[in-house]
Amino acid sequence: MEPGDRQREHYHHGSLKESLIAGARELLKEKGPDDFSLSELARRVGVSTAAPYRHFESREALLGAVAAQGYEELLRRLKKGVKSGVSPVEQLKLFGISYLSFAADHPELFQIMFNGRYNEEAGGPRGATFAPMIDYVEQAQAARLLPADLRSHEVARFLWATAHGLTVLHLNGGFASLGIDDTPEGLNSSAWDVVLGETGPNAPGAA
Amino acid sequence: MEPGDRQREHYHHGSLKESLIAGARELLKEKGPDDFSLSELARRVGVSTAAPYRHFESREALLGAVAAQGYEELLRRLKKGVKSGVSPVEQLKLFGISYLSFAADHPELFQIMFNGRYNEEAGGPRGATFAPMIDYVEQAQAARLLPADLRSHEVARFLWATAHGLTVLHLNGGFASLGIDDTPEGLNSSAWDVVLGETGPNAPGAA
DNA sequence: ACCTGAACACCGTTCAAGT
DNA sequence: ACCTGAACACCGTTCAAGT
Repeated sequence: MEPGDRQREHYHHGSLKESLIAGARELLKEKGPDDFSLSELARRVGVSTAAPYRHFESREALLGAVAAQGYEELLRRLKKGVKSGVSPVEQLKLFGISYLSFAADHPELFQIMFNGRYNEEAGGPRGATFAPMIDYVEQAQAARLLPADLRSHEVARFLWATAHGLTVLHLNGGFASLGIDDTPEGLNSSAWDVVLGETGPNAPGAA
Repeated sequence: MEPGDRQREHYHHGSLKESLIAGARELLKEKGPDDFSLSELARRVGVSTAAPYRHFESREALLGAVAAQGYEELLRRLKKGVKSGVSPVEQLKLFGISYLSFAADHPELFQIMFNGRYNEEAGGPRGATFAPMIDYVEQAQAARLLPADLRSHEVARFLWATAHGLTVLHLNGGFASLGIDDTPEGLNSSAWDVVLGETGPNAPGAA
């Protein structure tokens, strides 16, 4: 038994800040963002209800830190999901598919990232998430796969909004009552062909 | 002074249920959905904290009633916003524009309508909101303004998601940190030409 | 039938006090 | 420097009791 172990295990906590963030993610997954309680989190981590306030200004600040972690993970997921050997239009589709599947895997995290309460913390990471789309759009425009007379960042913003809208309507059950396929695969299958149909069956050169 | 007036004005309340819903909308606008308190609402309406429970099962049930009212108003707004004398593609654009501007006018209402907690109450109205889009899409497909080999309800769902995504990212400030135009007008101006460009400068017959 | 008054368990947050 | 214990004001909800 190392000398530091006893100290870390009971009484004082070694690294409470990290434990709180990790514990918050678990509790969030269990209870959902609405029933998440800071007191209960403190109880689970084995610390007094006042202890978190040495590390976070408020309950909201703690959730902001969780959201920041979420942005890092979303960014990693998108980098993995968007392959580099394919056409820029295909990359845009992969972006949307990865975006939705990340949210489906971590719905509580995604909800916290985009509930609008942590825009100061989220602004930077959100921009970093969005930036690659502009590149894909410009490459697609250069290759004449997308209309070239529209501003690339407006097109990118529009496509991001589409991915985001499909995602949040899927998460909150918006499609469920409509009797149409609500699986991530179903949502993504032909959906993107509507706007990015140039490489699909509607492609000008596909006939 | 009518005999009923005294009775309605003090002591007991005449129609508490309606007063609660109306008061909830005011309080919601003031405090936002997160800091909305049922106790404070009761206080404002001039009634004990237990009184609302004679009319609503819970705080959530009351907010569900507010959401239902929101759907009615959104539907009216969409019916007014989408003119009938124009092409179906133009109608789809007007749908998106009306959708966003309704949410910009009633952000707290929109948030409650789509937070996923009231899907039982919301399922019907949501379907009624969505249904007209399928008509527009089918008319556009018949007129060869949209690709005809995609299922109309999938295209409509996709366009709804786009309008919804633009709306929620606008509401929660998702575009603010990106240095691009975030006004409802700016979001709508050229945005829809990306997917519905057939009647715009990118239209096949426009050159 | 509709509402009050008082209570219950639970919040988030603060602060003096301990080590 | 980091945490505890106890307190504060405030929730949502329940229930006997009043009219």
